[in-house]
Amino acid sequence: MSDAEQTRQKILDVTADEIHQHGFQSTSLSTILNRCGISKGALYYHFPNKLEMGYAVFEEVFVPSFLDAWQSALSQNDPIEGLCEFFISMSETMVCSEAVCGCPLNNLCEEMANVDEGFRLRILTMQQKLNALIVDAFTHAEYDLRPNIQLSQVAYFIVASLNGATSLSKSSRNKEIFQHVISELCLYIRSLKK
Amino acid sequence: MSDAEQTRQKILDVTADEIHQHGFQSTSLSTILNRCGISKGALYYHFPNKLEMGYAVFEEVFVPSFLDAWQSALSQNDPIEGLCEFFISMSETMVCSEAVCGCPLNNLCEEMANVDEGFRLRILTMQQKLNALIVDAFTHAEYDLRPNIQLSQVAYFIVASLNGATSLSKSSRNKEIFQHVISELCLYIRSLKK
DNA sequence: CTTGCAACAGACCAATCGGTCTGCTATTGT
DNA sequence: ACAATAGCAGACCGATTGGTCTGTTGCAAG
Repeated sequence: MSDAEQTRQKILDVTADEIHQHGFQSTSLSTILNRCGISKGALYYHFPNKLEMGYAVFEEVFVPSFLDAWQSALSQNDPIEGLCEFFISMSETMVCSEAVCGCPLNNLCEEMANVDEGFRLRILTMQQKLNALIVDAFTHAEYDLRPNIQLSQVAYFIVASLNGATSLSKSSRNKEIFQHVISELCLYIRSLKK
Repeated sequence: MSDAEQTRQKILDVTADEIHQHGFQSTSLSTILNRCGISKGALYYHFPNKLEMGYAVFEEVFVPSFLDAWQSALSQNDPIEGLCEFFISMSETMVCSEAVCGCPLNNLCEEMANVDEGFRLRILTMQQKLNALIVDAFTHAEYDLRPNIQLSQVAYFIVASLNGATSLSKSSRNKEIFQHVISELCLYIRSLKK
């Protein structure tokens, strides 16, 4: 990786962390410059403005790690158990900072969906991909689900519950509530089996 | 109501609307002044600073209307059906702006819980009150629920799903996804009955 | 050896932010 | 009639924001 590419990557990493902690709008360019140890000239050499920088972080940092995690959870033999294990391991390995900061993509959705159209469309695409991922995994499960189940609706419900769980746990600053919601969510998911 | 009280109330109403639309931090004092048709002197006569103004909006505008709505839904003969009707009427009467702006309290939780301790504690208290409200209603229902149900956990799960539903629908700018999640949520809630 | 461009450094800028302070005015108590 | 205060108007302030622009440095091709 060339020096310039390293600089760009460092900017992306630091910016991702700042956005995760403080949101996009409250993320200050000067903070990023300090943490990266670079000048404003360097930053604006790699990105035309703050918004495009945010898009780059979204697409090159947040989305890949997010999709990879879900994909690997759903590609287990049993997607339902795969999801439950995924959620439980989330709540167990979750350190305090994650409980406080929440899911980066959900945060951006809350903050930017009705502020900037570019973010909104990227988030929408993301959600649809995730929904398709879940529906697909459930469809190709090797066991039968309960009859009369609307898979897409179920998938949105699962994601909504999970996002709501991180939201709820932000105010209590511990993962207790998060784990409660996860427990109930697993009960619900498993009840989908025939 | 005296003139001064009217001014104060107008500030609270306008600020509540601005916070609902743009969040607390992005709400500009100058916008509030313009919309109210008052001067900065007037604003700082009634409130010591922006933060205290936010607290006042939270406690005097958001919390009462929020608790009233849930309370009335839960005090129906059948709290489970009461909740379902409440959610469904929410999704039906919801205009576009509400789908886009989401629930004010959930928004503040997402935005301010890890930014300001005053907001965090107020939100926490709020969530605990709501949880107690739901648990209490379910406990005193005149029918039996399924055995082995952890009511508090269930209550948090319901609220989490609902919050997640508003979050999801922000990116699609319509209430379709919201209604799907609500449908599934109602299925879940009704499955709690024996 | 030199020319040129990639890759920055950092001074500078207008706009906006929340907040302060002085001054005006109308009403109210005495 | 007069003083005092409640209720506000608006100029002003320092700090911070995202963004621009000129200047510099090092390497690489000719």
